[in-house]
Amino acid sequence: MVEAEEKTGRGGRAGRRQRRVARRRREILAAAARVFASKGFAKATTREIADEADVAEGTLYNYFGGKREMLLAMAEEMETPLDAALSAVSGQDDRTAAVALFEAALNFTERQIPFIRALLSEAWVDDDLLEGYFTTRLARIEGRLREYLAERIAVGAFRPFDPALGARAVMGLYLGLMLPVIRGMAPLLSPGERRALAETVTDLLLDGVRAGAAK
Amino acid sequence: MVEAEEKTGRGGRAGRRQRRVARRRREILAAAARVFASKGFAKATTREIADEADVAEGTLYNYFGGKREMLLAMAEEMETPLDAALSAVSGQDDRTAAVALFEAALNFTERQIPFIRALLSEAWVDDDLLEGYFTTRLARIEGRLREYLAERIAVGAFRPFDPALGARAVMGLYLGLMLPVIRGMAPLLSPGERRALAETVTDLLLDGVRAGAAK
Amino acid sequence: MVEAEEKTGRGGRAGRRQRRVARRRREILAAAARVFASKGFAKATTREIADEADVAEGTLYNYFGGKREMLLAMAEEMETPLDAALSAVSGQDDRTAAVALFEAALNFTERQIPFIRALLSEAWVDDDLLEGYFTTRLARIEGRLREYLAERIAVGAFRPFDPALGARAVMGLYLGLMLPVIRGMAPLLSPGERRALAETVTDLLLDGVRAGAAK
Amino acid sequence: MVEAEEKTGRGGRAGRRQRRVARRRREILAAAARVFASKGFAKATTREIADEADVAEGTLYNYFGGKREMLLAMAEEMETPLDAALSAVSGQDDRTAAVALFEAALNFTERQIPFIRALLSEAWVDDDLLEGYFTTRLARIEGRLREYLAERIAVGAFRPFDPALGARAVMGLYLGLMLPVIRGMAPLLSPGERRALAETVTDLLLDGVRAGAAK
DNA sequence: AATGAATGAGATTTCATTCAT
DNA sequence: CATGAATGAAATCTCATTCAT
Repeated sequence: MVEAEEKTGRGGRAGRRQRRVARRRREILAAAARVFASKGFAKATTREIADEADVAEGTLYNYFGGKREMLLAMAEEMETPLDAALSAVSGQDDRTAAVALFEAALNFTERQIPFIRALLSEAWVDDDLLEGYFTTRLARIEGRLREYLAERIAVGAFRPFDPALGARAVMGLYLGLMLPVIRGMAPLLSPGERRALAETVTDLLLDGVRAGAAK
Repeated sequence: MVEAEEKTGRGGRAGRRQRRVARRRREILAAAARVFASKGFAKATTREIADEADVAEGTLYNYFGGKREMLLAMAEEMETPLDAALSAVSGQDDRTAAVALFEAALNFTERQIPFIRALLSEAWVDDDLLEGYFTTRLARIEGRLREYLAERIAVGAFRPFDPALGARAVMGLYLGLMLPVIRGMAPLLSPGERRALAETVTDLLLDGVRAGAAK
Repeated sequence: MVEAEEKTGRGGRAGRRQRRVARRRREILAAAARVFASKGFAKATTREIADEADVAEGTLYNYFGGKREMLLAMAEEMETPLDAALSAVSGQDDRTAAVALFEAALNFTERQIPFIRALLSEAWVDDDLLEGYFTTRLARIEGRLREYLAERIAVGAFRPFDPALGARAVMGLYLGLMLPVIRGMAPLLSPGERRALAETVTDLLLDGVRAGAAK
Repeated sequence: MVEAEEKTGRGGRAGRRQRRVARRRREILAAAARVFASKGFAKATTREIADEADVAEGTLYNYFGGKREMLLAMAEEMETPLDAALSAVSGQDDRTAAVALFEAALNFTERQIPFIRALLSEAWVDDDLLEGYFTTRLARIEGRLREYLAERIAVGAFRPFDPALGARAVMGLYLGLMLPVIRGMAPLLSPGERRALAETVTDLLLDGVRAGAAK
């Protein structure tokens, strides 16, 4: 498909090399993520990463400054498409929006599992990493959620409760549900299961477990 | 040299030694827990544990077979006073019982924080440890919870939903709320805060967030 | 000789250990000096130093923070007993004092040859080391010499010339004579040869090579 | 592809290529000399040399067999125009000739500083290099000097002293004066300063520092 | 010829564990 | 029992050299 290129154009020699370099970088990063995810950052060895990526150990250092830089590169790689997801649900009713968001979050998380798992192994003991890549992002989401809850309470749609505590509970619920999956204790969810989980959890949060008058 | 001892009673020489040994063991274990908790098992060094426990490195090996055995000893040390807590709430109404159990769990977790944090750092990457000390215990609790939910649904006290999913959501909520505390991101809770959290979460689970007819 | 010590006195267990540690440190440092001197700092390997000192590689790190710290320790070890030598010759006539100082310098240099040779191999390419351990010390000596020359010129004992250039020439002469010995190109000098060299050079500096009226 | 060339004369295609190759070789060698001079041979990397010469690492190996061969090529490059300098001063009086020779030596040394500095960093620890490129040349010069001194003593122009020691002292003086300049501790000398230094040192050697009857 | 990515041997350093005192 | 120096296996990282393009 890309054979009819001029030698100096974008697809020329330089471009080909650039693409090859970028591809190799991604391969190594994926290999590192797998190793980090299974042994943890500290126990993972450069030898094992090199084997997994099928290159020599020295080659790793042509692409990354060292073991730790690979971890940081993983963190950079992770997108958080929060805003897109939020704007996609604006204007819908509470339940529909919540289910859609929950499902989007589930999808995103499962896509990134090797990276997240690798990063968490180290973030659990490294304050900088935790701060730089988890605390900050989660705090932003939690803040939005808190504002949303406060507004719904203010207009009387939700009964009165502490919106900060509520936001933290919702975040905790999500975290607690996904961690076993990320860790590999619980199996990956099929798309259908993700939808069902999103609906069940949404209903639980909206109406609780107790039987009662329909609201 | 120490062969000519009488097998004396509790207060005798042998007993004194036994108690001294047990005390020293606990001291070392607590020191190890602090170090594991802050650096993670893999990054913790025996040198640092020895310093923290104020003994020589060699001494560690008089009490434990090695670094890993200290971790396993921590796991053994952790009690799970579930049955006591459960029997203490039998016969009470749903909300009172749930609040009491949630609060008991919070109290237990905070007491064990250094041990849990130390163990988690390694269980995140060690299947045996995870299986042996977390999965098993949590699965037992989750099972009880599932039975309880099923029974309440059966008698019509709770509205119909998948009790397995519900149990997992409750476990996840608890895990997600406590992990930041265990990790040291969120501050420890005062007794009053623990009570408030238990009540808010219980109400959330029982009745949801949505404003509606009182039940 | 040191057998009749009390167990708690200065020569006791702790003292014995301290001495053993200090001795081992000196042994390793001497081994490192020999290796650095023969291969140069950069080409010397910790493996070779360990072999030369007859210990395991890891043992080196119980005594020194690393290869470079060994080099710095060598630098610290080198004394420069300039003041003692100077006060020892005060009040003597020019020739007697100069010969004595030159001879003292020769003796000192030959004693320290392995250390100096090791340090020079690195100082040749490391500005910090050169500055910290050579420039500073040599500048101090050169300064004294310059003052001395200026004073002798002022009182008419020496003929007028630039004392700074003269001081630098004398320093250069000494350096140029000793470098081949330090490097191992020229053989070590016997005490008699050192004395003869000191006298010849002194006479050369005082009266030059040209035949003329006795002064 | 480049097979169909005529073996042309100096200005032909082949000659052009030869000249281009020679030029490139010199550029690389000069770049290598700068790097060796500043970091020392052992610490210099081919990467850095290639950067300094503005070619790819692989290109270095089209011109030199390897890192070490660059060093040897530097040694070959250095001329020692001793004979020319000597014949230029024949027939002049002692002082005029000595000043001229000293000045010529200073000029030569300063011109070659990067090469000399690069070579010395390795010759300090490599006997073959030292022998092949320094000892031999210096010994030849020292021999001539010794013969000259012996002859001047024999005719009564110089007072009697050991000509071997005298020759070594003169060589040492020169070496000791220039080393700091080569190393970069002392600043480069202006032409005027070189002339002044040559005169001062010559007078020092001929007549010494001591005030006395004019000779 | 020029390029620069790949290689892998080898260097430095760490650290759990042992063992003589 | 306590000690802490010694050990050496294993980990990370560097860099001269090769070779396909």
